[in-house]
Formats: sequence, C-alpha cells, structure tokens
Amino acid sequence: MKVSREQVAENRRAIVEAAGRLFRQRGFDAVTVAEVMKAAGLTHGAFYGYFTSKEDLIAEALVEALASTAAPPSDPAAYAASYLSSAHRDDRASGCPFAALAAETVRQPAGARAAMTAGLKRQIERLSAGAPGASADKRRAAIGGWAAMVGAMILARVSDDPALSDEVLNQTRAWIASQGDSRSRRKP
Amino acid sequence: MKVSREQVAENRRAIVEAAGRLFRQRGFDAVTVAEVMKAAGLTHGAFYGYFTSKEDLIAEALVEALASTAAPPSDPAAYAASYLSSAHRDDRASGCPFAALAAETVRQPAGARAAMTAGLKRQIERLSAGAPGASADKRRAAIGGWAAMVGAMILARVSDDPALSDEVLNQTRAWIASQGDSRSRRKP
DNA sequence: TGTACATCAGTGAACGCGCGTTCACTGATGTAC
DNA sequence: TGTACATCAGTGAACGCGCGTTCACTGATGTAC
Repeated sequence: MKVSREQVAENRRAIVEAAGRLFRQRGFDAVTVAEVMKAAGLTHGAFYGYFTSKEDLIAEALVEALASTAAPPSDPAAYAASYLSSAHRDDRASGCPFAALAAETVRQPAGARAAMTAGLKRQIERLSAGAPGASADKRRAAIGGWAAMVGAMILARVSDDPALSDEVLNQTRAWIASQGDSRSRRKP
Repeated sequence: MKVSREQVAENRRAIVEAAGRLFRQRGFDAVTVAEVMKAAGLTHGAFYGYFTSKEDLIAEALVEALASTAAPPSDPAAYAASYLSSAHRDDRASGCPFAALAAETVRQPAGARAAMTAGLKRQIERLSAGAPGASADKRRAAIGGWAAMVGAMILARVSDDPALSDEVLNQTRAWIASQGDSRSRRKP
C-alpha cells in the first residue's frame, strides 16, 4: 500500500529516531532491523526502501543522536552536574551517545566512526567556549573534563553496586569542580 | 583422544587467555566460540568440556583479564602517562579491560558485571593508595582520575582523526597532572 | 615393572535458531487528461 | 473538478548464512592387578 510523501518523510524520521534510542539502550548488535521497524510502526520488509543496509542505518542514527543531544549550557559546572546525574545514568535510551556507544563504534565501519569523530569535535568546541581561563587552558579543561564525564558514566553504569555507582558520579563531579577551582586560582 | 591432566589445565588457561585477548580486541558478540578455541589450539567441540556456555567464558575471561592487568605503580603521574599512551591505545588486545569492555558489559549477565565491579573497586583502592593529600582527597582523585583515563582512552580510540586522538590523550594527561598540582598546592 | 581395560578429552558433523536481506504481491497515491 | 491508470511504499513469506550448542565416535591416559 503506497503512502503519502509526508508519511514517507515521517516514517524515515521515526525509523532513525527509534534506532537511535534502541541502539543506545542495547547496542548495535543486539538490536535487530525488525525491532527498529516495529518500534517505528512498520514491518521489516519496508526497511530496504529507506536504507541500503543495517550499517547504513547505524551511521545515520548516530548522526541524528549526536545532533539532537542537548548542547552543553554555558555554565560548565551545571552541565557536569546534570550529565553526572543518576537520572542520566538510568536513561541510556535518550542519554549521551558517547557514553552508550563510543566503545562499540570503534569496530563499526567508517561512516559510524566519522559521525562519532565529528560529534566529538563539536562537543569539545562547545565545552571549550564555556570553560574559564586562557585559550589553551579552555581546551585542556574541555577535553579532560569531557573524558572524565564519559568515563564516569560508563563506569557508573557497569557497576552492579549502587553505592559505588553513585560514588563514581559524585566524586567525579567534585573532582571536575575542584579542577575548575585550581584553574581560576592560578590566575590572580 | 584423551589428554593428560597437565594438558587439560594448560588448555583451560589458554582458552581463557585467548578469550580475554579476542574479547578486548573485537567485543563479546563478534568473537565466536570456535575462534577462541582455534586460538587456543583446539576445535570448537571441546569447548563444552571446559565451560557450560559462552556467557560462562565471558565472565571468567573478564576476571582473568582484570586480575592480570598491570597494577598501577605508586607514582600516579607515571601511571597516567603510560595508560594514556598511543601504544596502549593501539593495543586493545592486551590493554585495559575497562576501556575495551566496560561499556558492553553493562548488558551482560550478572557474572560479568560482578567481575567488572570487583575490578573497579580494586582499581580505585590501588589508585587511592598512591594519590597525594588527605584520605577523602585521595579517593576523589583516584575516582576522578580513573574516570578521565578510561573515558579518554575510549574517545581516543573512536576518533578516526589521528591528531584529535593524540590530543585527547595528551590533554587529558596534562589535565590530570594539573589536578595533582592543585591538590598539593592546596596544603602548604 | 608390565599389561588390560575403563575413562574421558578431543574431534568434526549436525542441529536449530535468529538474523539480515530479498522478492512477488497488494492497494493507496498522485498524475495525466 | 472528475476519472483512469501508472507508480511505488508496505507486507509477509522465504532464503542463506553463521552462530551456539549437541553428540556419536576415537584413541590416548592412567589405574587396577
């Protein structure tokens, strides 16, 4: 049954969005094409009218997920606090694509890695803009702070001990904040 | 063909070791039982004489990989420098199990997550022992620094831009070192 | 120490299942007049 | 504006493949005497 042009556009959007959520939740391999299509309200046969392969969908879903992830606000401390929250830890599906998928994307084809790399550059630039200090200090704080946030989220999620998981988030938040202190204290 | 008891022990060791390397290199899903057995010098049929399932092997390989990973030396700066090296980035197979596998282990059965959690606790305690400052400062520096190292390694590996990849490692190393500075400078 | 045989680790063919992908068919869309 | 028909998005059965797992068989080990 043919479908209107607007419906086609909406279906494509729904497929990419469902894929982005499912991949973040369960990883690229564990999510099937049929599952993604079902979540988008279609059957699996229609998939190849939209994408040439699952690999193609992975790359596109990553681009979309990275683009729609909330941009860091101008206040770095507030960003770290919301990033390193238990709510974010417990919501992989709509959370940070780096924490959920960067480690698996290493072994994905070029398109997916390129999307991650572009997203990483953009994130570092955004964080640099909000960081205190001289230009070189800004970039170092952006990269170091971002690495700590992504690493802490991954470690907090893998821990099956809730107290340790919370501690990883809280201590990393405090550590990043104290780093900000040392930077501003260095200048006067 | 039956085999001597020493050979059985050696075979088991070889299977677990090969699994640890292959899983770190390519992830749990992409490595097949037959591949692991071949790397250990056996055929796939013998596998179920040693383990009850692939899931069982995953848990055991993680325990072994985490135990045999080099303990952090007493000098935290030297440890960060060797951890955040391009040699480590380019050698996933014998590198840090957290950077290679923590993100996927979230979705593995209880045994694998328990192994990761125990390894994480041990690593934090080791790093705390070498960190400067008062007791609470030590633990914060251990957790924050470790999160930054693991996150930086994952981000450096996913980047397909070599310059960005190097920069992530180098800037994170500098950032962790400057954190150490601020701690010791706070005391006098 | 030497021999006979029960044990059991290893082999490789086979099974069952689930996945990515293909395809013949259906019927709503949207264009030509 | 209304009608006829070509287009093409969606359906669901089917295919091929690779994986985890099982199993009947083999032959070296190691124990009992």
